[in-house]
Amino acid sequence: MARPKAQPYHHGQLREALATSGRALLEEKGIRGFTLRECARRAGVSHAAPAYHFASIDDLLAELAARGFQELGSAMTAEADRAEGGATGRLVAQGVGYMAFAAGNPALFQLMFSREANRLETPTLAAAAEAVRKLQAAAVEAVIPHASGEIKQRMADFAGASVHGFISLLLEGEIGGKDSSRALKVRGLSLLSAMAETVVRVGG
Amino acid sequence: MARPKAQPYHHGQLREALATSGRALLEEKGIRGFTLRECARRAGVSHAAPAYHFASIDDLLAELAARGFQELGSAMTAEADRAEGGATGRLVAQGVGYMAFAAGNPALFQLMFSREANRLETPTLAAAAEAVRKLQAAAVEAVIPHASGEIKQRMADFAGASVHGFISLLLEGEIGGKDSSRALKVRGLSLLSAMAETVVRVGG
DNA sequence: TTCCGCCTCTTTCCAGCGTCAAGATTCCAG
DNA sequence: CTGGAATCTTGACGCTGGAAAGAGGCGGAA
Repeated sequence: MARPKAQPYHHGQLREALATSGRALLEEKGIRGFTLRECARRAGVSHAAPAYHFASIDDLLAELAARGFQELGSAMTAEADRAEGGATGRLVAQGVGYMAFAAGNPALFQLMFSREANRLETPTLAAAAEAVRKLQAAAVEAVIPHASGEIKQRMADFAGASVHGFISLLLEGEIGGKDSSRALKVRGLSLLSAMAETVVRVGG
Repeated sequence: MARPKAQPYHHGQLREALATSGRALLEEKGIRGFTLRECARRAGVSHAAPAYHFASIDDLLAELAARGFQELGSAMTAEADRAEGGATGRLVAQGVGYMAFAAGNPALFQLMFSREANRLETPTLAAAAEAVRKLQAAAVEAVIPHASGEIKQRMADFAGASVHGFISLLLEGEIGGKDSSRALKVRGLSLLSAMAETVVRVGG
């Protein structure tokens, strides 16, 4: 096996390496502190190398966001799949997965919903975001299968907004300033059950 | 050579001028596109002048965010004060004011809830954000005056999260991609009434 | 095999950025 | 009237993203 030298001229996996170092850098420095050069530095290449894999820094951010949406979708389905309690249980669990991902990757989550990533609207990013949206809509519709399309849409709005809003405000520090992590989880679950009850009540 | 009156050596109102030009610049270029030098340029001063009024660019952004929270609070109370339908009507109207402000100042709204502003946690910013939080809590409590403190808190979480989440997702393009402005308002109002009904039902 | 074209990466350069330091100007307390 | 303090300008530093040009390595064609 021809193991590559310590620093070969051709990296070979630079796109992946940049996505990895970029994600770490993003969580470390935040969106404003993110720089292409530092990202390249961590991947062990010169500052101009990324240009051959990402057209611009916004293009790289869009890629990070797209990967984030894919991972978010996985987190949601994984949590939902191990849930009990039928469709309603799945809806709540999916919300738990959503919140857990956001809490574990706050800067990435912020980027995904920040419009900074959407400056360069790549098809990959749009598709990844759309997949997450459909996941949410499907979970809501499974709870109220006999409701009208309009009601389903409005309940999907409602469910998505509640979950997204709560975790956003929490990460921003607008909710539960000095509460313990344990207490915050209780508040999150409480919100999720109130949301699910509303979906059932209005839609059923 | 005498300086033109229009641009005297001492500006006199530079802090205000920077806040004004900064706000416009923010909406134009977004958070990442915001630069201190362009801000100074628009205010008609040299690039180093802002340093005497704002310690850093983050300090200026924090000021913009703080002013944003004050204005948001005003928008909420103004809308609530002209509402009918008692406490519940006020709660819904306050949500309308919240959404209207966000829709009218998307970049500022994003900054206010972006944690980029909170890097430099000024007392002014913290107080302004706290005032908005109290406004929301008060509107919820007025609807369910006899509920327990815990229920009140959870309903405040719920109401705040729904409203904030909906408008955030809308501004980000995650909700209602090709719907008309009119249709979006209907969806927003529908969400607000579902939220208010839940508060009444759970808390009452 | 050798060779040539293409892709990848480095080096160099540019304008613009935030911030600091020093000098110029104006204001105002004494 | 005067001198210090506040405000603003100019200039400099190291950083940034991006463009341009050259070097290195891969792989298909001869």
